[in-house]
Parts: sequence; structure tokens; C-alpha cells
Amino acid sequence: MPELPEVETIAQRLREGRETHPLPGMKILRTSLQWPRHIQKPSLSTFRRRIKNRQVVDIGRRGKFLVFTLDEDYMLIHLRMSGDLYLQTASEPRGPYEHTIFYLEDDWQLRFSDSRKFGRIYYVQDPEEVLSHLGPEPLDPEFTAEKLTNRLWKHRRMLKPLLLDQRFIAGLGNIYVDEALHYAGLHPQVQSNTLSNHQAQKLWGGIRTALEKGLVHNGASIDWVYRGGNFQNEFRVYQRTGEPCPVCSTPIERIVVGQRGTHFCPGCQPEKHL
DNA sequence: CACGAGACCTGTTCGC
DNA sequence: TGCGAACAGGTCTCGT
Repeated sequence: MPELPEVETIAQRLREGRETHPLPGMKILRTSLQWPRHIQKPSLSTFRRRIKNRQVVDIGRRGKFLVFTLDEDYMLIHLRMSGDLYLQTASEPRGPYEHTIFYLEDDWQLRFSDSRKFGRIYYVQDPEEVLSHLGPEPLDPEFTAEKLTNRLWKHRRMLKPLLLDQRFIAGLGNIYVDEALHYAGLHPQVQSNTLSNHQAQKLWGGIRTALEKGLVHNGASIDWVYRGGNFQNEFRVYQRTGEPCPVCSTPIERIVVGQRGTHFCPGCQPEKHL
């Protein structure tokens, strides 16, 4: 689920809060930790002790991580596959997967719903303890087409798994990689070091286009996990196996690359380039 | 260094 | 209808 646009949307919503109650400024009074493995760092008891009475100052994003700046220290949350994070009041009904809940002032609660329990929470003094391995932010103005090109040429890997690698570039997941490669007209199994300058340029543009469209639509909502975005209606190839390509009408194909379902248009994204 | 398999979890959808 | 298999937006670790 949550890739860069979805995580960014969630961060925005938490910053704004509900009905003129932004999360920044609220204090965490206590926590309910029904799935202890959510807490990755430090130990459960230390986490419980240190998070108590911290005030949220701001909520940001780096890659797919939510970064909570507290009045002391930082809390980072990774939603992995099925996580969602939202503000509710004590009177609103509990969802079945809200394994971790932060109790705030005035009956507000920050609820971490996570049916597959893959999500992770970190409490650290320095966010870099968790984020240091991440590659560049794809929408950072500093991240130019030239920078991407140089990084692509440093590796000899297929584009699909390389773009999913958070050390190479941060924030892309299965949806946005498939969409970006289609915008760029590149086959997912092309080797990164064989791209021409022009092709690398197009890949840079494809990544930006896919992410920016995702952001405009507040991310994608798929399956039973609804988060209010509607980018799924704009998918060109993701989960559109057999449907005609919106550009050339060739039926979209699904293959498995690096153990991930991969959707592409054989017409727009040929394996061999001219 | 690059890649595949398996693990971590649970819910939904597919195929017989 | 029923039941097991396959599949799912992510990432880590291990073996080749």
C-alpha cells in the first residue's frame, strides 16, 4: 500500500488534524501496544517510558517513513504493506486491526491500523539512525536527471528491482515503479547500465510524473484498505493485465520480476531498444 | 555485486 | 458451495 504519495498524504492529514485539531501541539499521554513487535527500537519498556508525555511538534516524511518530531527525540513509523495511521476520538468505534494506539489530550487518539502486522515504530534521538541507508528523495529539486543517470550507470541491475531498492532511490514501491516505467517507455527488465542518456532522462521524467500524479490524487486506495485517495483510477498498467494500453492499445502484460508482480505494455516498453 | 528463495503476517480472490 | 492455493502496496536475511 503506502508508497511515497500515500505516506505524504497521511503526513499531511496528521499535520492538519481534524476539525481544527492539528496533531502538532498534542501530547502523547500513554500508549496501547497490542502487537509488541510494532516497536522495533528501543525495547518495549523503554519505548513506553520515553514516549510518555512527549509533545508532537511536526510530522514529516522521508522515503516511506513518517517522521514525528517530538519536543524531545523523534518517532519514526514505517507502514510497510498494510499500515494506516489516522486521528480519531475515543467515541469512534475501534477497527479490528488497530493494534497500536497513542492516547492524546482531549480524547483524541492516533491509531495505527495494520492487518498484516508488518509495520515498524522507532523512537530515536537522531532520525539518521534509521534513515541513513536511504537513497535520494525523487522529488527533491537537487535530484536532477543527471544525478539519476549517474546512479543508474553505477549498477548493473534490472530497472524494476533497482528502483524498488530504497538505497538506490527512496519512496518508490510496486505501483509507482510500474507506472514510472510505462511513462518512460522502458521495459522493467532492462539493465540499468545499458540505458542511453536520453532513456535515463525519460526515466527521471517518468518517476516524477507517476509520483506527482499520485500526490495530486492523494495516493491510491486498493482493496479493503481505503485511505481516501483515488490514484487507482489513473493507473496505466498496474493491475490492468489484459486491458488495452491507454497509449497504444496493446494488451498489458503481467510478469514476475524479482518476485514482484510487474505490469507493462509490450508495445510502449519493448525489451530491445532501437 | 546481483539475484532468487524464504520469512515475517493476515485477508481476499482465484481455480478446481 | 467449499477448500486450498495464489496473491497482496514492503523489507530483511541468507545462500549461490
